[in-house]
Amino acid sequence: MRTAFDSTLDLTAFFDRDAVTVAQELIGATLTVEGVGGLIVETEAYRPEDPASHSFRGESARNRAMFGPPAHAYVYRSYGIHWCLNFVCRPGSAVLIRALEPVTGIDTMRARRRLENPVLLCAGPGRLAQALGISLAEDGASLLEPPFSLTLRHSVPDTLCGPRIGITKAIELPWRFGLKGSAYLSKRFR
DNA sequence: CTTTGGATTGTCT
DNA sequence: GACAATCCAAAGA
Repeated sequence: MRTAFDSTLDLTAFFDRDAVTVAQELIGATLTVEGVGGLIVETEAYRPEDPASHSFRGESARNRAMFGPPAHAYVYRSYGIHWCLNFVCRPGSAVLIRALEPVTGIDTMRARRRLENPVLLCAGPGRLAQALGISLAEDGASLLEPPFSLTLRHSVPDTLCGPRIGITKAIELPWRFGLKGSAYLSKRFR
């Protein structure tokens, strides 16, 4: 256990920092969307000088939220099929929320995903967004207001770290974080 | 303008 | 392990 960010400070200050730091300290936080959610167990950091980041070539219609204020959502369409949820940090940087341990609203998640197995409800960014009902409607929305609720932990649990998933550029950077021992990760760490 | 390929997932072999 | 689904931004011509 390490000392984490002082959660008595507001979320805007928490997110107005380096995305890699934020990504690690989000592990174990509680995220719900209209009461449906659980513990964040996997994240990835993306930064403006990072070739794998959507913000690498500057602001565009799609990535506008990444350049907006911190503590807001950035939602994008992945492979033309899925939605993926990010939390905006400093301008041009964000944290992709990759996996969640379901805690509340599990029946709602099961209905949205048409799947019983709780281990697979939120194991991956596309699955997570589907289970939480995330779409473009949430792009640019504040994380401090409904439907979002985000509660940080007072201390961050033991985390794993490794290369990010599914990218072809900057594949060596160890900017993926996971909750050690969690059964709800999208992929194993090694 | 056309082509390429992606911060993914479900299904089939 | 292989591949299709399906949209659209980015890159090429």
